[in-house]
Amino acid sequence: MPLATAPAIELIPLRDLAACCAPLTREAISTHNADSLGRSLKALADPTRLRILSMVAAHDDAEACVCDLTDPLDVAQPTVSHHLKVLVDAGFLTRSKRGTWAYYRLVPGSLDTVSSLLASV
Amino acid sequence: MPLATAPAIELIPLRDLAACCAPLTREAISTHNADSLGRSLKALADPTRLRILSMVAAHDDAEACVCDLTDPLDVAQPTVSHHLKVLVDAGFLTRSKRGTWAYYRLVPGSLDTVSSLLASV
DNA sequence: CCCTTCCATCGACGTGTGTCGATGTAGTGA
DNA sequence: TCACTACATCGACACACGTCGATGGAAGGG
Repeated sequence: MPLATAPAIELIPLRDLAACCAPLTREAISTHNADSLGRSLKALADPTRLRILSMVAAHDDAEACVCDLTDPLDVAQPTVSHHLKVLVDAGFLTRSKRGTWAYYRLVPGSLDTVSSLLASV
Repeated sequence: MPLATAPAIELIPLRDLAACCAPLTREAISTHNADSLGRSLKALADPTRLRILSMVAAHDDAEACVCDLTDPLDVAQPTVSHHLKVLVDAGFLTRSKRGTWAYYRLVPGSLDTVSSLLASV
């Protein structure tokens, strides 16, 4: 560290640095956790996907096949399959194929995990 | 099983209609509520915005100005302003200008509302 | 006055996302 | 074997979104 550069640092208006800043009372969320929670929320941040989750949960045994969802929703069948894949990849649904039908089931606690993480941000 | 003279409607495999369908145990979310919750979640579904919310909450008095946020975040100042506007429009932050600085504050209970709505989907 | 700082807005760009029709695939039943 | 159903995948499209540099406006200090 050359001493010749030291005076320049003292010219920084130190008062300005604290003029608008309040002290930290706790640790903010980490970048990694923000990315992770952001991905989960992005999977939930669509009205059609929220309705899919709710319709699956509303079914007895918390299970539904694609044919249960296509008619009530106002979107085409490929769109329903797309949204289901997003929710499965995000860990909110599981898929099990029995015969011709594909049954989707809620992952227990997955929504509550995101909900509690969100409340603690 | 049906006789050859039976009406065509009886030829529909009725068993199939119930094969993949479970009865509803409760009401699913409405389209309107899904849209509303979807908009709120969309505002939260970004890592930078989550970090902003957390950094504001981590500050003493739950208040922070833009200059507090620009440096720790790895984005440019217009991007920070853009994200702040999204969070204000979504009802998660309030803005109050004092002198040269703009101070942002958490809306109490806003995150908890979304959190509880999410858990009840 | 001029100059600086803080912040919002604008315009533009690349990327991501929701949607659909067309097509492929596996299972079912005749 | 053939036809039909249920579902996934593909390709394409329009649109929304995150980001940044440039610019503008408001407030305060020399």
